[in-house]
Amino acid sequence: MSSNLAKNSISKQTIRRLPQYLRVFYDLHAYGRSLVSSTDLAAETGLLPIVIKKDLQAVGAPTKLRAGFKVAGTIEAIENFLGWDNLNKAFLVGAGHLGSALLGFSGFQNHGLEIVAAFDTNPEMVGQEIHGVQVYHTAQLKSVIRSKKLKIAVLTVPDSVVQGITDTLVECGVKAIWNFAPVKLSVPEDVAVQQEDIAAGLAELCAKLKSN
Amino acid sequence: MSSNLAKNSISKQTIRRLPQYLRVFYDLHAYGRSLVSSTDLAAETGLLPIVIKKDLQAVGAPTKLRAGFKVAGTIEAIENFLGWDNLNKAFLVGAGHLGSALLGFSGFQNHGLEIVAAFDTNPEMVGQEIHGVQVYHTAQLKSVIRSKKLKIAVLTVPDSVVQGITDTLVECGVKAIWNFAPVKLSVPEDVAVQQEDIAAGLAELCAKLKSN
DNA sequence: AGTGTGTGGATATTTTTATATCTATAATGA
DNA sequence: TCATTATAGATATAAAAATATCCACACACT
Repeated sequence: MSSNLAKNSISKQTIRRLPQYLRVFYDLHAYGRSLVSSTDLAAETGLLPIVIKKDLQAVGAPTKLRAGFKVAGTIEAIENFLGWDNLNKAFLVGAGHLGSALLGFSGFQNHGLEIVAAFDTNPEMVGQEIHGVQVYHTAQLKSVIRSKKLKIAVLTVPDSVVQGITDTLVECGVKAIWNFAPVKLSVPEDVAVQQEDIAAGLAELCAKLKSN
Repeated sequence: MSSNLAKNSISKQTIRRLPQYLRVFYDLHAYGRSLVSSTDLAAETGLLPIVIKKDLQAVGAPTKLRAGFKVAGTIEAIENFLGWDNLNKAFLVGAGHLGSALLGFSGFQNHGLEIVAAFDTNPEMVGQEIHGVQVYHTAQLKSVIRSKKLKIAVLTVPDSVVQGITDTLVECGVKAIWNFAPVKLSVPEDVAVQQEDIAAGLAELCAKLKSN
């Protein structure tokens, strides 16, 4: 298609802002807006117009001269760039507090993920459904991943077991891991890991608080 | 005392890495290590030695020549920088899935926060305790904040109400807000806001997945 | 005593990211 | 018809962050 872009060169920060744009564009679309300027977007998001312009340019968002970005086309461009235009099946390991919260995060469908299975070792949870997602025992990890050909994992397990589970996932062919345990994972080069650290944001807040 | 550092000049990225260092140093301390080099830390964290060196230098971590960083002193330096050396009282609004998960996050005490109250509008929750934290009705926000003189808020409420609640908090003198709703908040200049966007990390993962 | 080695410290360089400036354009309105 | 204006696009600059390079040191060896 016309995706003749050097998509590799898009900056990490730009990528992290894309979901924010996407939410605004969904709203605009729902309200029937077909065009929106970067200045309007700036007012809505708190970002500078120039940042928005460059970010949207980077994903190939279509524009109309003098009128701004085309709403529907920009949604397509962002979704396409992120691979959110069709749902990727994924699964979650660790149905504790945070895991359950994520399962209840209705936004997943808007963000390209369909969670099709959850795993836990707690016998009270196994066999139940959480937010419509079946909970299996962690012992069944291998068979379920393989039979459903799952490639994307969300990990919300205790620090002490996360590397061991990761090894199993890699063995089963999982290619992307979204890890909420504050532990550096060892994986082969061809496996993508996104590391989340809830405490990082808190540290930022505390630093701001001190300087105010 | 001897904090004669230009702490304002510490980069945001450095600040976000501090909790990671802190966890490693807690471990080292527990194992009785009194000194550690940046190369050892690099192996543990996956970061480059030079990054670690500069980050720890920035917070004034003490060293021993040729031997590395002093473990106990570095913990103090980081905790002091972040204000995590004594617990700050904080409260949470929105005791839903994510809110409950955060309340169960036992690491809070290690991260300078003591959650002393939670608020929700759900009548089934009001009056209960979640992980030892009393849940009040949101209608009591003002009186509880004022009587306990709370300055730090954690917001895990629906998007549609987060700005309204924020206005109330500001009115009551809250000075720091950790916001998990993907909504840009309007606050006076002297109020610190830390915005979290769970989807940003997912976007990063999807981008990595595409390029692999 | 003397030498090699790994360290933090200091400085320099490169890369990434954010921001500013200028330009051609096309819709608008007098 | 013609000047005005707000736009994305392109380019240039600035700021922030990551990375590399060199140095003086003190300890562990021999």
